[in-house]
Amino acid sequence: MRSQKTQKRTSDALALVEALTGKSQEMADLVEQEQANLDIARKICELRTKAKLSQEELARKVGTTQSVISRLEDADYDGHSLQMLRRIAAALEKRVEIRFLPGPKLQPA
Amino acid sequence: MRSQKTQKRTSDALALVEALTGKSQEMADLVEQEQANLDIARKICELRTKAKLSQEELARKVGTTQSVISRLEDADYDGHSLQMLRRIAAALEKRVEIRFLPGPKLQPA
DNA sequence: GACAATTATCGCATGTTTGCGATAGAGTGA
DNA sequence: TCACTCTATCGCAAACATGCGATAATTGTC
Repeated sequence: MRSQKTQKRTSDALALVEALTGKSQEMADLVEQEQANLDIARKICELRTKAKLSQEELARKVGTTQSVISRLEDADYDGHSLQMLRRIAAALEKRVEIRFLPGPKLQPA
Repeated sequence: MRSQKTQKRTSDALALVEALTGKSQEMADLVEQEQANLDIARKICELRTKAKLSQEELARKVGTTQSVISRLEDADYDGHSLQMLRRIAAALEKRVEIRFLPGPKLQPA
């Protein structure tokens, strides 16, 4: 029964964030969390499509099902675990690196 | 755990960070080299001790208890979630960056 | 030794992610 | 149109992380 809420995925959310960043610093702070989620979702989607894999194919490599992959590529999903990220990375012959960078998104004043 | 969407514990840390703008870019490279290949537990412990905080003090900043911090700094514990990592990072005036690097485990000479 | 501060570990309740199937929507091609 | 592929979303059970207090264990100082 949905008519227009479909396909609102990482690409649309990316455009939204890109439009918001650069407007105001306050907005950027608010969007920070979503930006981080979006990065992960977009990275997974990019890596998967570059590997020419469908969600179901990647799911089989990872050892899960297609719906799980779709959930991970959802930009609004912020429940990522490092275990799952590493499983995804391993299936795509990558490794996950975690870095603690100084300051959340600071522009030099 | 509460959803990150409705959580606002990091607002004080964000406010602190806003006063520290200006020296993020140069420190990024140092942090990258120092922490590129360290384990998550060691990173957290290192950041905390460098900030001269006890586990209980960090726990209060993060919004949890000391035992949780101790668990996160346990090297055998690999069940980290990105939400918790971001909370830790925010309390330490840092941000978490996730990168997918090529190769399973490349050892720099 | 005694004392305080810090950290490690235990147990349990609660909340969240995962696993999985089922199904709907979107796109393509015949 | 139909058939097929791919993706999004729903619902539920199981597995897992967190929240929290309590309590050892460790470390340092006197």
